[in-house]
Amino acid sequence: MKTRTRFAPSPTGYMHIGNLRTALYEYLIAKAQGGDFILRIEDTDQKRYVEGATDIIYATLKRVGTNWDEGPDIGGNYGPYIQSERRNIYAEYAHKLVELGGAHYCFCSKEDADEQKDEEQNIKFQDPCKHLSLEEAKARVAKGEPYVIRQTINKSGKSKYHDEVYGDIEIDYDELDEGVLLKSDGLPTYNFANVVDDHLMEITHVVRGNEYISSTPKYNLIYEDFGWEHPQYVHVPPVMKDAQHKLSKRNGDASFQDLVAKGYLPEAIINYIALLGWNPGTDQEIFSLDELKKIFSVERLNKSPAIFDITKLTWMNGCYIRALPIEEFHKLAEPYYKECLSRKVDEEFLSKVLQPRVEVLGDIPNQIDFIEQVKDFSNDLYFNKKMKSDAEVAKKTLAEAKTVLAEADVWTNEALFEKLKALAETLGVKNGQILYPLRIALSGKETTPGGATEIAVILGKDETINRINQALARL
RNA sequence: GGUCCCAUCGUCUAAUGGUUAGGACAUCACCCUUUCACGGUGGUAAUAUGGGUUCGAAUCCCGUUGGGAUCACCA
Repeated sequence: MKTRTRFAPSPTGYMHIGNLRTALYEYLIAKAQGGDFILRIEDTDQKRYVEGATDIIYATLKRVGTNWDEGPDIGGNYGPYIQSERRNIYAEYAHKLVELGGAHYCFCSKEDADEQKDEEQNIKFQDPCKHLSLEEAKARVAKGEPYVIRQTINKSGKSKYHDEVYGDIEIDYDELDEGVLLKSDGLPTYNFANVVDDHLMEITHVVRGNEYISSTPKYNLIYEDFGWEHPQYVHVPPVMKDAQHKLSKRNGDASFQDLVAKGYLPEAIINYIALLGWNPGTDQEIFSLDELKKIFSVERLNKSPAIFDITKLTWMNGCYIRALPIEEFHKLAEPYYKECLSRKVDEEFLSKVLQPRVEVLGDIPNQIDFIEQVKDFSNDLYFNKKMKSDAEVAKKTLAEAKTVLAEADVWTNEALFEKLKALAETLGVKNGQILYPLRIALSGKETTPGGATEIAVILGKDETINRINQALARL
């Protein structure tokens, strides 16, 4: 049987990291076995529907490369792939389930049910409609009385099923409540739509958050009542913000699009989240999607929650940025140059010095702001113990450097470096005693992308001399 | 509260009865050096806890503690 997995998000807005990781695992499980990855939109709750949310889902999945084989936009043999368009299918199966004895019509209001319940004291709703005869119930339905279809659970004892991650799960049937399957608006709840769709779409592996572990027996009952086989279950632990809280968009935690906007590369994000809850069993940490497709296995999925660590993602993103061909890095960096540079500089040279020093693209403006203008800085900045540099030294060497630079006719990094090195020799000082102060004078910053001569090249001769003069005046 | 699940360095994790408990990020030190980074070398740092079982336990069993999930006409 061909492996078929599905990503079934509800279009409620952002694509958060936990969701994306689930999609990734589903994709990888399918592709590791040459199977199909299906996209299905679960929009049975009209109240939560957010305009444009499906577009974000499409865009995100495309961006990371987890392309789907069947879905609302491309169709397939098991459509439609949007639940609101499958309304009639659910209704048909719901009524069938009633006939089969796995569900019953219920005429109670939500308030009636809520009143009876008490979670603290563990009192469940006992549905009086459960005992109505099918004829009577049908008659009331025919009369036009509002109703829902509720699951009927008559079993007792322990329900058992196997989960690929958590192993064997046992839950008492008494713990299960008879939830609504078909709402009064005629649309199904997740509890029902999922089972019907997964069966009809021939899904072989259901991957979802571990919050579904305890309700899975209810779904298995539905499968049983229909005489269907249930899929394999792969419940995955949540991605956490900290030890206590899940990553959630409500708290404004980073979503995929937020991270991309900050300058994280989709490839790096995917690589990082693949490793949040899964490991290859080797020391390798950098993986392309294609590599993951080859080696992913559910056996190596972890049971405990994983905290999302932006610091490690940042490191990994730096790895990806450094590995980029220079032209590609340049293309990614250019928009930031356009945004914050008005001075004309050799942008390709800038990219060259910048690339090994950028971890997140969004840091670029901060790293290059000195090119526009030097912010006020204290002369203490000239102090560096190792370089044997301080304001006094700077005063002398800067003046000397200025003379040499003013005479320079070839304005390249190599040429300038040779000249200043020669100057250091003539003066009998360390290279650093010239270069360190020069770098400070030109940038006003303790850290810069590149050394003194590289910055001089970026700034150009006139501006370099200009800045040395300004610095000298302040010493 | 009932039920279910989880528990190794600060973080992600490896070790499926026998390891000086390994790797990565972060952190610290040193080296390299033209700053910062990159790179290199090394260090600090963990089996929540109490009992069993066993020649031997991070690993198996039980209790405790801590955390999470669930108990919707949300998914």
